[in-house]
Amino acid sequence: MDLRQLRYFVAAAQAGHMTRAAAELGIQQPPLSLQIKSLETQLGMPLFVRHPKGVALTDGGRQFLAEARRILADMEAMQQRMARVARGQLGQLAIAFTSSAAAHAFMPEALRACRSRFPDIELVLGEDNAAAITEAIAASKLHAGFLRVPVARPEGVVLETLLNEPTVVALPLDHPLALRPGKGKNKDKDMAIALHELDGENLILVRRPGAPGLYANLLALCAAQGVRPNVVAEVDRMMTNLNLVAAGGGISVVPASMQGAHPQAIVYRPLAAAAQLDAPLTLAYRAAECTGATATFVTLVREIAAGHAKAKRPGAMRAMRAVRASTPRAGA
Amino acid sequence: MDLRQLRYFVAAAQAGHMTRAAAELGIQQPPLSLQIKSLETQLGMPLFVRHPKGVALTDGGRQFLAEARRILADMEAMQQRMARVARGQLGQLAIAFTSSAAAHAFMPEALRACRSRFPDIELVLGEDNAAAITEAIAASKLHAGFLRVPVARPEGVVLETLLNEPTVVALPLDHPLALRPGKGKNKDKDMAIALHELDGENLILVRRPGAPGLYANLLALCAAQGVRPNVVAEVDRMMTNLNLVAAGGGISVVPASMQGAHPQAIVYRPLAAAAQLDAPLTLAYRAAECTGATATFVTLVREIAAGHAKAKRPGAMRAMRAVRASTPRAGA
DNA sequence: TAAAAATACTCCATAGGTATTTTAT
DNA sequence: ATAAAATACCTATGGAGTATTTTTA
Repeated sequence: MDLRQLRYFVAAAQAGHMTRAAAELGIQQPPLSLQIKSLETQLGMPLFVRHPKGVALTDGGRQFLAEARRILADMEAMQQRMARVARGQLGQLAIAFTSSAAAHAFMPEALRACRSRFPDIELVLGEDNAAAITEAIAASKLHAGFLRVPVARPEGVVLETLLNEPTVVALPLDHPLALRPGKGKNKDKDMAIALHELDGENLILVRRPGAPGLYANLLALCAAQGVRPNVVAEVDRMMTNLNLVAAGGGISVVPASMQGAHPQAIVYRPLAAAAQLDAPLTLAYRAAECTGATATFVTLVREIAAGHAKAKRPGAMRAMRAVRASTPRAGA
Repeated sequence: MDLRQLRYFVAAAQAGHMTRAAAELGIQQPPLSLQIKSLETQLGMPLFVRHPKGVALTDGGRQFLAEARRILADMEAMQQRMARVARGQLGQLAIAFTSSAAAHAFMPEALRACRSRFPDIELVLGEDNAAAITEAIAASKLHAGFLRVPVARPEGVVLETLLNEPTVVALPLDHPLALRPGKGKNKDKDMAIALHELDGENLILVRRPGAPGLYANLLALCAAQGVRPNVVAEVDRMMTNLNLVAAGGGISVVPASMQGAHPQAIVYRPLAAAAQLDAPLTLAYRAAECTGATATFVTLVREIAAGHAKAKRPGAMRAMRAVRASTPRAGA
């Protein structure tokens, strides 16, 4: 019993007339009659009573008509759904992010946009460290991930920088570097902290075993310039880091987007070397994934990132001046 | 896209291996690969990623696997249901009865038995007169009906007598025939009423325009013997009839199974001519209907009728003696 | 008797088989 | 280097077409 037979049967039942139904189906009457007969044999019962001017359903035929219609409709609906899957409008996406990537307003915005524009793409979210995320993507256990700076790029995984964000130094309110005032028109520049000023400072790092992330760059830069900060703590979440700074446990270097945290307890200052310590927001996905929901998602995220860059760069300059003044590259 | 392709796809997805799946399907690998490729073309997306030691589902393939499995399972379940329809274990039955047929305990018993032994046969019940029922059966608007004595038998309708029941005379408590006592060992016989005793009596008939039913026989018998009862009322329901008798509006002749009605107001007496006025309980159905739920029902009803006849004839003799004494044929 | 369906047959599209090549690790 | 899938080509089943017969109201 195949779908063609169901279609033929439904046509015959609706027409009540083999010849007419055959015409509607675009075939001749004999093959239609043969298919119907084949169905009747398979089902072990007559589906039609043959009248001299057409055919009429038997009781069993009526039951079968309902079943056949249901299955054909289901098949049709299934094909519609699969077409949406192929177009990347329907499906499931497993997406993970590092805690530092999640801190940026971009990610929730992107996810919200995805949910509203593609309500039939089900987002399954998780948080993990950068190495775990890129490996999971390579192993097809994740579709995409948001990171800052990845340790390594596994084979077949694309890392795409969505936007760059300057880093700032987070200082407890009473820290000497925080108390140093800016003067006159060079105020901004004066307030910026030079890398060598971190020498000997108690530094708190956000670093998980497998995911040095942003901080590898900072430590590398310090090492290159002979600056030796005193690493007093390694925590696993950005907020823990800032909580420690707020409690006076040390200073830290964080992406500019973290500046909203502990406004009464933390002072944020631009870092003179910030140009080399920009915190990128990175999207990771499988290179092979050029179709389906993942492609939809990547495209959408790129669009939103482009919008962000355009909207933020000129408009946000005033608000960001204090931070960005020392990083003219970012404003160019 | 046909069911074979779905089956092939599911096999390939489950095996994760084209060659193995082909073997399981009893075909060779190339045709399987071709069918899968055809599916992928139709769906506009890859279903598998080809690895050197097998194939793995893509995201879209996983979605399609769920859909394909659902449809195949649905198809399977549908065929199971249709097999039950063919075997007459599943379906709908439209059954009607005349009010006089419904009065006999047999009908509810038969319907109860049907419901309990074939719970998936849905019974749609209705009440109508005999002519309407037989015509509806001929027109395939009903599957079966319970009647007493039909007026006419439309072409293609089978009438099968399930059981014969004697008729009794229903008399108001204070009617002279009711007051006549039986004497000694001939008590039963004395209490029986001879047909000629109905001469001039006020007789109430249950008769609808299209369905003379039982009463055609009674009137014919009276006419043949020159007995002329005085027909004072024609009502359309057996209970109306007995209500009138109870109210002293006249006498009537009813099937023995009506004897439970108005025990304080009606006296039932055997009719000497009862042998010729037996009230049959008749099952009507379409002659062509030799399969499906109707056949199941007819067979079941026949079985129950046979059980009734066996159980009632010897066992019920004592209780029925007063009524049946004058109809030795019925006891033989 | 006049429709509509069933039967008889012929043909061809396509599913399936066989042999071989390509691919990916 | 090897196993698996893809490709090429051939075969044959069975679905569809044509012509005709049978059926039934």
